[in-house]
Amino acid sequence: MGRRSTTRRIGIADVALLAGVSHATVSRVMNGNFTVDATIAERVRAAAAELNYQPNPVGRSLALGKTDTIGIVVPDLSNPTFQAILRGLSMAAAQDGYRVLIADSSEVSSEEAILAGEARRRCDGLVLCAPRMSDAELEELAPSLHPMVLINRSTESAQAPSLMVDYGQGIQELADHLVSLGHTRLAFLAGPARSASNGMRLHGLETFSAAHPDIEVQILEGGSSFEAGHEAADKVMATGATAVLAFNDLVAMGLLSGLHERGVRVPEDISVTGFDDIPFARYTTPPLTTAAVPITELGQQAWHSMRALIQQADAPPTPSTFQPQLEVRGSTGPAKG
Amino acid sequence: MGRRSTTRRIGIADVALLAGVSHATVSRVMNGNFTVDATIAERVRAAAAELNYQPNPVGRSLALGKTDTIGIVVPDLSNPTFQAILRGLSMAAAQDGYRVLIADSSEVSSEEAILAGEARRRCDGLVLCAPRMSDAELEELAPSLHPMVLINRSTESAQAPSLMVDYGQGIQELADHLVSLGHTRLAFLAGPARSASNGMRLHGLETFSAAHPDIEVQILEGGSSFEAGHEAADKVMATGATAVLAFNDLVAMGLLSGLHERGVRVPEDISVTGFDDIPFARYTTPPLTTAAVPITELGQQAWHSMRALIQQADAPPTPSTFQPQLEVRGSTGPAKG
DNA sequence: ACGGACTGAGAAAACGCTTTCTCATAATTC
DNA sequence: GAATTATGAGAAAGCGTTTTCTCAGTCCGT
Repeated sequence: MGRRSTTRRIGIADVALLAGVSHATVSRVMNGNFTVDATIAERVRAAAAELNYQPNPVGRSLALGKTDTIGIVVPDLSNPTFQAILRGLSMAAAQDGYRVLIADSSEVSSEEAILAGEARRRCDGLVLCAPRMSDAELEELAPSLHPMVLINRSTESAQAPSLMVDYGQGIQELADHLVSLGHTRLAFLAGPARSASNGMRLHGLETFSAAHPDIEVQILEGGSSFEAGHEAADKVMATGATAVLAFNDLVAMGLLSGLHERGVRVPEDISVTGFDDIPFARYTTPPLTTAAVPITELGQQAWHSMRALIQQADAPPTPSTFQPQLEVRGSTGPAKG
Repeated sequence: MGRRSTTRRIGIADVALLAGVSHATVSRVMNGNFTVDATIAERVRAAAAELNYQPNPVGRSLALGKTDTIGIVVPDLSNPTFQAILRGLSMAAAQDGYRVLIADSSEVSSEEAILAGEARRRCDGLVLCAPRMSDAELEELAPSLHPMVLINRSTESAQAPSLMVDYGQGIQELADHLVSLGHTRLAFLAGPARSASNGMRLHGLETFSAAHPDIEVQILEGGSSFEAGHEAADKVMATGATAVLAFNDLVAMGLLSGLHERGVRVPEDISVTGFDDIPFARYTTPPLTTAAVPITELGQQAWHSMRALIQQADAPPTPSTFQPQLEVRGSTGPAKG
């Protein structure tokens, strides 16, 4: 049996009693069903107002089979990219009266599947950001998670729309930009090894290399955090590269900081590029050349796709791709010598 | 009647049928009730595993009267401060198996009350960040929101613990720091007029002025965003002040940017301080002198207070105050001349 | 004035679970 | 061997809604 709280909350029964009608009638009035006599409806409304009655959402959810809530799984809430997705999603969903429930997997990919399932069961749909999850696991999980929209991942089996950022295209634009400045020795400070978006960047660089056999592109192991960039400074210098493509803005900022500590001038000695164009990228020293990703928009789009999925279960999942936009600032310059 | 979905989800009844027991027994097994014969329990577990049964959280919530979810109301998800609180809260709550539901009021204070009520009804408790809400409204709302923990607000009526940052103390430390550098003409670029935390800063400055009658402190209207700081550059220069206390790091960064565009050197011409020590404050040019607020910790503490409130309804609400820590970096220097 | 179509509201079932109540059956005691 | 106590599982109530089902009471046309 349910909880026995000290002071029971006001329920539909209380309103019914006060208005002298059945609770079914109260429900009808509260839901704007017009088959109720105007006089009675008014009496019910008065009673509800007097008791300050607000329907219990849990009871409502059980009866209606929906929660008006969607879940989002993110690998790391401290990452500005996911913060922005969350913001765009939350704002757009709120417009339509939906709320969002957070599940932070803390980069622990083994948790992602459990968290995703948990969140999905509590919500009407799920937005999944799981860059580390294996393709196999995603494929297996997808059907049970529907309706779901995927961020920067895709799956064949499920009806899940994918919202992808074209990292491959973006990294090529950055590399082309560096080449146009006269650089011939580039280094890519990579992201987490199993990250899907890192794979897309690597793939883009392969395409780039194929088109520019004369340009050297070294791949360095890295990470996705400020610290990863900061610690990589020595390694980057050791490559002899005159320009570095960092995995993202965070890494680039860490690298900028590390290089600065070692007296290396940017862009005079080394050019550095980021990726994402997070809000602070334009205020680093020097301002960061980067590939701008319309990430808040992506969050909004995630909601719109989700809404379509929820409203018409038969809507075709429309995948969309977001093109990064080259943003040239001060951290890149002509090659030395 | 509930929804008539195309493919019904697996329910407790399906497991009961397969295991050849009543659904009550299935429930017992799922909840680790040991009054079930080991043989039967095993059969139930096997059936549950075979069907991949997962209890419906909504049904569970209704029966148990709890949702294992807490809500948080924030005025603006794009503000790093609230992002950090959210992160600290979410991580700490997750440790104890709780999830967090977001309600972003988008700085619309008239929405705060409704959103708060909505969120509270869906959750077991509420963390409220509502800097713009009037004291009167907060006082009136508080009882209906319990259990609730307040961030940077306090209330007398309710049993709501308050987690406060001592902005008054922090701003005084910053001002003292500037005075020690020889500044005698200060300006405070204020935050939103109705913001509680802005009031605390103003109050701190009054205390400061009383102790330093020889120091001039001008108050300028401002805001809480990067843009507000950026636009205030001219106004700041017009005051003739040699040092500016910005409302927070965001404003300070905007100001830094605006001053830079006008060729004003920091700290040589003007010293600038921020507040909060957001992650990027140390990477501005010059690095920002600020008052560090342990904001993620505050988020964690918010959960711990909430947990105490939920677990023992009679626990005394323990308010805590977080002391900002002066963080001297490059944006402040000796007074000119 | 009588039967059929309408109105509108209450009774009851349903949503999916937990838990108390109840009562067989088995295990113990004298 | 009969009476008592454990043991354990099913029946049913309850959580707070929505919605179908049902059936009084009205209205209308003939």
